[in-house]
Amino acid sequence: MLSKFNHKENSTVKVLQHIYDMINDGRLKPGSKLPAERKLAQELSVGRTHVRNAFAELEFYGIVKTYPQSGSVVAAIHHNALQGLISDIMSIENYDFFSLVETRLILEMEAVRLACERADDKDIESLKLAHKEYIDNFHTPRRVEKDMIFHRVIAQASRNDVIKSMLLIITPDILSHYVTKDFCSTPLPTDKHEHQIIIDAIESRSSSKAVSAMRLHLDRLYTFAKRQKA
Amino acid sequence: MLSKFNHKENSTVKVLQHIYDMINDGRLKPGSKLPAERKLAQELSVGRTHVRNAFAELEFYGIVKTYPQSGSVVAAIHHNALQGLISDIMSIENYDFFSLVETRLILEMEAVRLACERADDKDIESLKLAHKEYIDNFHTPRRVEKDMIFHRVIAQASRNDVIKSMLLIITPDILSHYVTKDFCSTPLPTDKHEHQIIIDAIESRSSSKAVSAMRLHLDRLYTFAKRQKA
DNA sequence: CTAGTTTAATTGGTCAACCAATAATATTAT
DNA sequence: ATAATATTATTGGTTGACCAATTAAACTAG
Repeated sequence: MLSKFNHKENSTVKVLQHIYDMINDGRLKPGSKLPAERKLAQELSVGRTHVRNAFAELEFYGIVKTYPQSGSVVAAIHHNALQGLISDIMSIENYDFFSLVETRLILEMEAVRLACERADDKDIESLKLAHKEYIDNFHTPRRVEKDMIFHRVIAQASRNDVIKSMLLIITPDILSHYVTKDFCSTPLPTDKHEHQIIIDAIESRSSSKAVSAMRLHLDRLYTFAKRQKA
Repeated sequence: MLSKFNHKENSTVKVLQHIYDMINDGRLKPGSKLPAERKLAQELSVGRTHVRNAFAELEFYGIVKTYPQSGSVVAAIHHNALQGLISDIMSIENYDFFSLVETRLILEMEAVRLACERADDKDIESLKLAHKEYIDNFHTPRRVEKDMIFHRVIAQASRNDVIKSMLLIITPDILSHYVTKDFCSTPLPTDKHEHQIIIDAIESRSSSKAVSAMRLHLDRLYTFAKRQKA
């Protein structure tokens, strides 16, 4: 799951729903202070822990800001937009595999494109080292981890920490999905070659070649996900 | 912050650091159970809450999995990869504005491209409605929220919930950045026209036109961020 | 000695009491 | 009456105790 908040805990979503309602019927104005944690907990007959979790989740998405010993305030945006945001948050759960893979493909392609522009000698050296370790472990269980590291180095070279973090979040989800589906159980020799092409493209700063190489590299996973969906 | 976890709480990062060390010196093997929350808390002279927060963060990134009344286990990937992941997590903080904007540009362009393929009549109707409300509030403070909603509808039409959630996470960060920088204080008439072009492109399913329109639409923000960086 | 059962210890999840900092109120001095 | 100060109440942050489920250990029957 991409969301940190596994909504099996119905108490937390109960709090979110209540805040949503308060915004809806005007009891909670945008930009104003929302009720104290204790008060809200008592009103909803729920532990304060759950209220705090809900607040933390809302703060993560920039909807509320909590001030120590003072209180929490909701963002000063119009209530329609607020409702939409909270509604989206509550619906975040169990992303479908295809969307995860599709997004990964997009981010990896952009990461490698940026890496072509921004990678320095040290990055390329790390990349070659990661690839070497990937080769060395090609017939061992460590292969998947080494592949993961290879892609992480590319993300690092993109000099965009946001993309890097997003890939960091997505990748484990994808992994957990396709260990159950028995994907990539047998290593393909083409992968080794594809990695090398990507390295060469980055080193020669030819972004179009690098991007197409990355697309090709992830194409098997992409079509696999597409088939799963249908 | 993109990260839910504001690392001003040094106790939590202390726990993360300790887990990192345990993996480093081999006390904690990949795939094995990690110490009980209480035990770890006592060892580090830290509240169990902080240990739980650290575990939750690690679970968010798929590094550990917590089982109720049983314990938590770390992912079964090689310790080198594990260290890299944890190290990345600890470094997540305060993304630079340019990376945020750059990533938004990428995601918005992909979202609108996918929307061209996948939007149904209902999506296009919502899009037109959102644009109408944007126009109606063009000279009011609500303009920024209506703009936000407009883009959210596009993300919705892309039928990719992962992209949608990522934009959901990024956008508030960007907003908070450029309210302090006094960006977009005065509305530009071109924005209205640009929105219309995007709608037309989606309706006529011409993805290339939609993507370039989106790029143009966000170009002012992009160059602004680029200047801030330099 | 082994298999099944019962008991005790350990675990993550939850809750309620406590802490220090803040905000609101009451009090006092001018 | 007003401003400055002292007091009280409220707040989020933190801690330790309790709960039910799980696991490990001890025990007993065969």
